[in-house]
Amino acid sequence: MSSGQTQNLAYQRPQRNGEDRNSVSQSRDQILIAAADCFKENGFAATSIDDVAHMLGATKGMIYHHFRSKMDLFFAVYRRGMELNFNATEPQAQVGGSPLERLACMGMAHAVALMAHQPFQRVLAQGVAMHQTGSTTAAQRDTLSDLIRTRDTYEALFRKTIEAAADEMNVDIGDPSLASKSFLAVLNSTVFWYSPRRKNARAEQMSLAEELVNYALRGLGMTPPQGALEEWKQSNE
Amino acid sequence: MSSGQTQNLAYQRPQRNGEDRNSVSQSRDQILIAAADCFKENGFAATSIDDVAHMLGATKGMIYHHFRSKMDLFFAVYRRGMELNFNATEPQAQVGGSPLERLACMGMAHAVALMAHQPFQRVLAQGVAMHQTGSTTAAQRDTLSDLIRTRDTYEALFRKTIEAAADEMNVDIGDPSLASKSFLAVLNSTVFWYSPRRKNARAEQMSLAEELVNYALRGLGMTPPQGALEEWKQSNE
DNA sequence: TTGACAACATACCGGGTAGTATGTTCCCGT
DNA sequence: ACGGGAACATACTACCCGGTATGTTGTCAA
Repeated sequence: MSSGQTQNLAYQRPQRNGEDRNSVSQSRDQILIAAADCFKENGFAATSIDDVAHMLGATKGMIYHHFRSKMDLFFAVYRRGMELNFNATEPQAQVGGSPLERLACMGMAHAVALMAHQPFQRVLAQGVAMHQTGSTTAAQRDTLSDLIRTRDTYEALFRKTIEAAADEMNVDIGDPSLASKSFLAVLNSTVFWYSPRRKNARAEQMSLAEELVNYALRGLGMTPPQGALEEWKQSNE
Repeated sequence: MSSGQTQNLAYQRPQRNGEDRNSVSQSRDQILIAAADCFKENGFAATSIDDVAHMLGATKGMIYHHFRSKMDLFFAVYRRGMELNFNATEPQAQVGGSPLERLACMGMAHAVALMAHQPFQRVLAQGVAMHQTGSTTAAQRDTLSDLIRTRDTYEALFRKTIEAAADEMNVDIGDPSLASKSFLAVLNSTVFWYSPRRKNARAEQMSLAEELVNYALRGLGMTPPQGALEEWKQSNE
């Protein structure tokens, strides 16, 4: 489904068949996925709209029907990526248990989500890189700043929990901002080298995530709560 | 010196003055620095040769006189980046002391070099990203694979020392490859957010590096050797 | 039934850019 | 002193790609 092959030679009417609820958002989703794949493969600048369209077996017109510009498409992919992260991690921040246990579960959720939605995560990385540079117009820089801000809130979610855990366990973590950056750096590192195996991808991701969370927690000077980690792995299949 | 301003309107003869030993490699160096700056700012694909030339107050012809293609230029920048890393870190791997102390000093050297040569380091990151993707011709993929291989040797330098330290201190680090990846991930994280202050950049970098090395060592389950770290800071000004 | 609109496809234009071909100046060996 | 080559600059081309304008088909509401 992700290899560009079915190029339409003749015009094909929109499929309005059966249980098709909202084909619009469905098409949009397809585009987002294909775009994330392309951006991940070649980067934003080196990816053409035609590349994305070709991967869908569609044409440039279709994409410009759903997105105003290439930048808009990129932003939408970025938002979806953040959405996936929030959906995975935020619930873990509000369950019971000690701050340390919550932190461990958040880390697990984040790490697994990262590996499961790799293309989107690489787009996130490109987004921050773009933000540090002089890129494009003022309006685009504004929206980009907004997007980065949601990323900061996401990081703050971790920082707060880290501070709470450090407070409760009476460990000195130094600068909380630096600590949380290091913490996330460990979990995010998979983006640069992990590629999923065909078999048992989920199990592999979970065991990898566990090792990373262990490392990251030890780096903070905390002892990983093995019980909570095992429990999380059980309850997430 | 790095802001594009002095555009040559008339042809300027090559400066063959005084103590000019080898202006060739000097020009090459200037190009490499400018290219690293541009690639860091906008990424490889979004950077034009004219951009690099303009930053030097030179023209496209000059760059194509020294480099066969844009890719060649990128590779050269990559090599220079690896060279800087090796020059900084390798000496630390061969001094006396325990493996743990060596590891700490290597980490410090690596982290400081990273912040001191940020543009080159970002190019390195782009290089690995390029390698995971289908980019360009077969020949270019070959040279790129070579470059990545030198990067693997660099990582192996750390992995070996980590294993030695773990062996000596009798700590279990799990998968050594994963451990060294996490270790370097912490130190490398500065690439994504650090930007040097005007004042006391060196001192700031050293204290940042120290905190990161502490985190990374604790992550491995090791206790940072404060003495060796202080000594390193002293002997590196 | 009809016409307005959504959801695409097709055709085209213009700007930017990698690479090349060629001109110009200086230096250095003979 | 001179000719060849190094070290650039200038001029040009061919191509790719973002964006737009326009055509085509189905659908649904009135």
